[in-house]
Amino acid sequence: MADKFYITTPLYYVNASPHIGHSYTCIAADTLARHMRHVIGEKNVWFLTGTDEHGQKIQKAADAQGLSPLVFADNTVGQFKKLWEVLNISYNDFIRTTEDRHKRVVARVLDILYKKGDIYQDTYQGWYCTPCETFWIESQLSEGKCPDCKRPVEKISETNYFFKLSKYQDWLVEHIKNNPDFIKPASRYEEVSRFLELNKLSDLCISRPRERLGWGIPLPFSPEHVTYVWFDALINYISAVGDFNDEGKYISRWWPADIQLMGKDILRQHAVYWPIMLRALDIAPPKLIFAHGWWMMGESKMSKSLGNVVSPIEMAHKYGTDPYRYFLLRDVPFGLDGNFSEESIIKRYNSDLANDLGNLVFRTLTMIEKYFSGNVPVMQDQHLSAQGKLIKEKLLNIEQMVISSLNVCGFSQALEEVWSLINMANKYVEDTKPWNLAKENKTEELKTFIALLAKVIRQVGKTSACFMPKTAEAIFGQIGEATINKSGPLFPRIDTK
RNA sequence: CGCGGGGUGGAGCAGCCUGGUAGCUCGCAAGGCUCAUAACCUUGAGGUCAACGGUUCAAAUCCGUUCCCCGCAACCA
Repeated sequence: MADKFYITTPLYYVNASPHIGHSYTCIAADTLARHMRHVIGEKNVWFLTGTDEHGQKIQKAADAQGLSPLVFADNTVGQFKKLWEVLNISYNDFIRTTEDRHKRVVARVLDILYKKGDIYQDTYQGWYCTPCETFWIESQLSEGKCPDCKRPVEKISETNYFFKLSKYQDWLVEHIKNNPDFIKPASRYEEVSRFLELNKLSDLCISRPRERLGWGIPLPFSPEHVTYVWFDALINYISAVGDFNDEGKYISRWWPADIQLMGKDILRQHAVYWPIMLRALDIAPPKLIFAHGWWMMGESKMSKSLGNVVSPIEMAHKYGTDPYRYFLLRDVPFGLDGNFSEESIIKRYNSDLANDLGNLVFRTLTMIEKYFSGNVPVMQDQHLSAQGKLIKEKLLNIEQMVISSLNVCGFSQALEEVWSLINMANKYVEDTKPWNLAKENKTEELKTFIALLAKVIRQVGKTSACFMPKTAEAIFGQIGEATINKSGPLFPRIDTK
């Protein structure tokens, strides 16, 4: 087992409010971070998230509201931070690309790569759409016009700086081949490998002329240019947790990242550009790049123009933070696309949380109250039935099952494991018929039976704590080692009729 | 011949890599039970695994062909 665990989400672009996709990535990362804190200790885990704030989109959006880009970004950052608070996201650090610590490292990176000769200048022809303030290359035009607004474009020549991606293509192909677990899920690994085998990478344009775009980090060797947003943003993963020494060597307690999570849409940047940038800097690549799927809204994907963007904060308020977290991680295997609907949330809520888990806790508490006046009895193995022994066994290895599932980001799998224990327990009640034991005064059997149930519930709380932190607390609050403190049902059923 | 994903009981999916009684969740029906949030437990109905052809003793699973659905400028999880 690793002695440290560094996990990142992408830096979310602040041009719009957070949606469920953002919340999905952070909830997944948070769950892994909480899990690992439990496994290897709080001090050995670092969970980074943050915001990406430069670039033309931001500048335009800010202009539209008559705000400075930074003030505009501040507003959106506030929304993200508020959301993470509501969703119980336990990040250790929140980095903004507008912070000095980041800008300094970006400048350093540019400087190192420039001196090394991996960044070069080039002048090329292209087309400019003045109303859109956008530069297009020939192949992007639509019938010779601006693909956005369909207006005529103007031919211009521009000088920019390029990063030598192509120089490192062979290395990357090799690295990927030698590290079959570098990119997950496997289908994405195939996708990237094939892409790299079939295509010759072109060098990456990493600058924008300042006269056209002021909102960015200036190139240290050419103040007339600012850095392209992706080049800027990716560097956050190292700028947040380390720095370069005088010799240009990167020093960090946390790097390389153990897992970098992202949506499938930005896999290319993370699986191709990013490792190559690191390679050029003589920094180790991340250990694992995991691209998860998208949440679709019924038949179509979520988009602003379709007006089907769902607010995660609204969902969390309506159904509760933990049910929302649970739903996202349970309903769809991580890596695949899912269908988002309130109906499916309600379904999961009622059947898994209210009926299975909530009811198990509630009925157990009632029995402890009724049969033992609120004192949790002590278990005596000799009074354990065969079924009880099986459950006890499951109790012992459930933690290991959850760990091995989470080791490969198998969130839904891990939860299925926990729920199989819950289902066993519910059946155990049914089969044991404690009400008969009570009538027949088989007190010892009854004690052991109840004691085992209490253990099951506490174990469920323990193993699901990383998914549903508040629920785990509530469970421990209600069923202590020796006494109980019964309050209402954990998850009151949602009546849909 | 652009690329990728997919077509499995009413719904959503797993199984396919490493062929061998078609499985899970939800829904539905009947029954059981009473500790419980009309919750829990059991049983049942329901599928020619998109179609056709091939390989094989044996195919949802491998091979080929066809049909259908979804996504594929940029930005975005």
